[in-house]
Amino acid sequence: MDVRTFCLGVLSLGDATGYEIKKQAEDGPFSHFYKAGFGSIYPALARLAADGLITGRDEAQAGKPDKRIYAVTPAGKAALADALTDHATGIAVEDDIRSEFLFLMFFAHLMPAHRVARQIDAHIALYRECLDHIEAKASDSACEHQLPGHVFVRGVGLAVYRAFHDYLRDNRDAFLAQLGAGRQNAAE
Amino acid sequence: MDVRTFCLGVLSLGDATGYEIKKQAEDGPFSHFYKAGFGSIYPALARLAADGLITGRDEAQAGKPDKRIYAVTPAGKAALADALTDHATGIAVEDDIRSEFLFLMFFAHLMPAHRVARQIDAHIALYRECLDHIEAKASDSACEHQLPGHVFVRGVGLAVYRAFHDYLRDNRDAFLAQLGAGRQNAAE
DNA sequence: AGAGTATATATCGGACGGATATATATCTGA
DNA sequence: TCAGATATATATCCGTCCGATATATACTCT
Repeated sequence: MDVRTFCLGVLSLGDATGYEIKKQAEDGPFSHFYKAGFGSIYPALARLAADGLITGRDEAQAGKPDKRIYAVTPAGKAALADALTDHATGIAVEDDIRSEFLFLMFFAHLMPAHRVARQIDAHIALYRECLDHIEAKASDSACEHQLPGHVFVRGVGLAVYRAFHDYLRDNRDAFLAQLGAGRQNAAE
Repeated sequence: MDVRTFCLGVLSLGDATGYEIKKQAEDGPFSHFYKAGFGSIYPALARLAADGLITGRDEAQAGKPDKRIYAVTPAGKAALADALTDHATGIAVEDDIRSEFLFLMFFAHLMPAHRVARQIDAHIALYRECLDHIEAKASDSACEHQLPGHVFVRGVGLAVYRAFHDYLRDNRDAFLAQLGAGRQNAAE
């Protein structure tokens, strides 16, 4: 999903600054399936404003830099709806999963075993944190009326993160033992 | 993981053409956690060759275009080992998961219900296919001696894909019902 | 004092990938 | 028959993206 559509989507939920939009991609309900950096968010916002799909109003703040709050226009809402419909083709598009960690694990035989073990444990802890974070957000929001879509995608995120975490936890020892066994065979 | 390191990794498993390296990112053991396009693979191979980390030999073929087969040099093997060690910092790096599908689902309230349902079913079918594909590969390879890392990351892939598939299958109906209920409330 | 963190906007330049181009060959459907 | 699709191959273009950097204000910790 291109960053312009992402920004329109976030703004359709309420006015926001460029910085806040980045936070949504980082810590908000989108964080487990979308990423965007300042280098693409700001140009996207500038473009959307130039196209009349959003408007920005500047606001001074005490003790902080000025901020620009963007709001989606009616044309922007229509553009978002169009973009969504355009993408909902009925043909599934593969989710994009990339893992530097798994790349390292694939070539674990080329690395010292203690580094492999340490990396796995760090990754297990990372997923534990991510799960705790999403679950805490879910508890905080339990009293608020939430979009069905929001609840659904959070459920997916929790299921996927749990699967990843649990597999690492349950197979860590066997994997490391196999790595060790492979080294002994090679030494013989 | 940058494409140069990826190419070195694939070539460390055996000589290959640029096209075959792309296939590994598409259909091979890397496909569920790595993606790379021709636009980055070919320049990366050219750069690696210029740096002396790989060598390419040209080969003519009957009925097909000529091909260039690349092999990793000893310096390339050392560079791969260095790259792996450099990345194995002991600090977990978040896996990068991006899903156009989940973005659509988040904003499902803005779309016609039949399109949402159709999109979910297509995605369920997609994950079914992916799972079948990985499982078939695992069966084919059962008699061969495989790297422990290969088996481990395939296990992660199966676990994650299953979690995604199962959650969609188990929650599809409730989600669509909620979307329908939300529309009736809005109409009242 | 400097590094790190947080809230803010903005840009640079390297990395990436989809589309395109070229080449050879085969198959399918209108 | 021709166009489109598919497969095996190499190669490049250019729009998109993002990490680093820059700037600004303020606070905390070593």
